[in-house]
Amino acid sequence: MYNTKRMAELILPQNFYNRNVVLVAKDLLGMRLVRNFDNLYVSGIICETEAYDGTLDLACHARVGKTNRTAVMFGPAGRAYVYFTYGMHWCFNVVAGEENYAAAVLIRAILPEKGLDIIANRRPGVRQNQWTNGPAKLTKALMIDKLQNGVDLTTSQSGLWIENGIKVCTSDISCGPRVGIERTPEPWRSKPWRFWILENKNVNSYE
DNA sequence: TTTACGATCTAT
DNA sequence: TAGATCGTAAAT
Repeated sequence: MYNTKRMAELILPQNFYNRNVVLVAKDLLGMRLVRNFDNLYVSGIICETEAYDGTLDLACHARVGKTNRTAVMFGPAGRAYVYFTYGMHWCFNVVAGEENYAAAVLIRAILPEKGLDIIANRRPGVRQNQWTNGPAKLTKALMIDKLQNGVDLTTSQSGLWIENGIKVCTSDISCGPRVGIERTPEPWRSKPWRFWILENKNVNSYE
C-alpha cells in the first residue's frame, strides 16, 4: 500500500512550512496526516486548522517566550509541537516560519481514511463521525503524545508526517476566530485564523 | 512550594 | 453546564 519511494514524493518538504503561518494553516487543508507505528498506518485528511503567530500573538503559547514547553516552536519549521492540556489531553501542531520565529498550526480535525479499525479500537464507544473532529480526539486516534514532540514531519523516519492529499478550492474554505481563547485580549481573540473545509462533494464533513 | 489556569472532551 | 485532571508558568 505505501512504498517508500512514492511516499517520499508525497511528503510535504520543509519549504512548505517555512512560510507565513496563516498561509500554512490554510494550505494544510486537504493534506493527509499519516501515522505509522508497529507497521500499521493510520491516516486522515486535514479539514480544520488554526494559526498561532509568534510571541506577539497573545493567544499563542509562545507569548511567554522560550521555555521548555515552547522551545520547539522556536526551532525549524516542519517539526511537531505536541502539548499537554486540561490535565488529560494532547494537541498536535506543526511548526511554521523561520527559525527563532515561534509560530505553529494547530491541527483541529481530520477525516479518517486508512486504519479505520485501529482508530475504532482507540476510540471505543464513540460514533465514527466523532472519532477525530477535535484536536485532542485526533491525537488519541493517531497515538500522538509527548513522544512525538519535536519530531521531523518531513521524513517518514519519524512515523508521523504530512503528505499531498486532495485539492481544496478556495471557495470551499471558510475561516473564523480561533476556539477556546475567550480570555485572550483583542485583537488576537478575533483574528480569523481558524480555517476549515466546507461541506462539499469531495469531502464528507462531520454532522 | 503553592497557586491558577488552560489552543478540551464527555456525560448530564 | 459542570467535572475531570495535571503540566506549566508565575507568584509566594
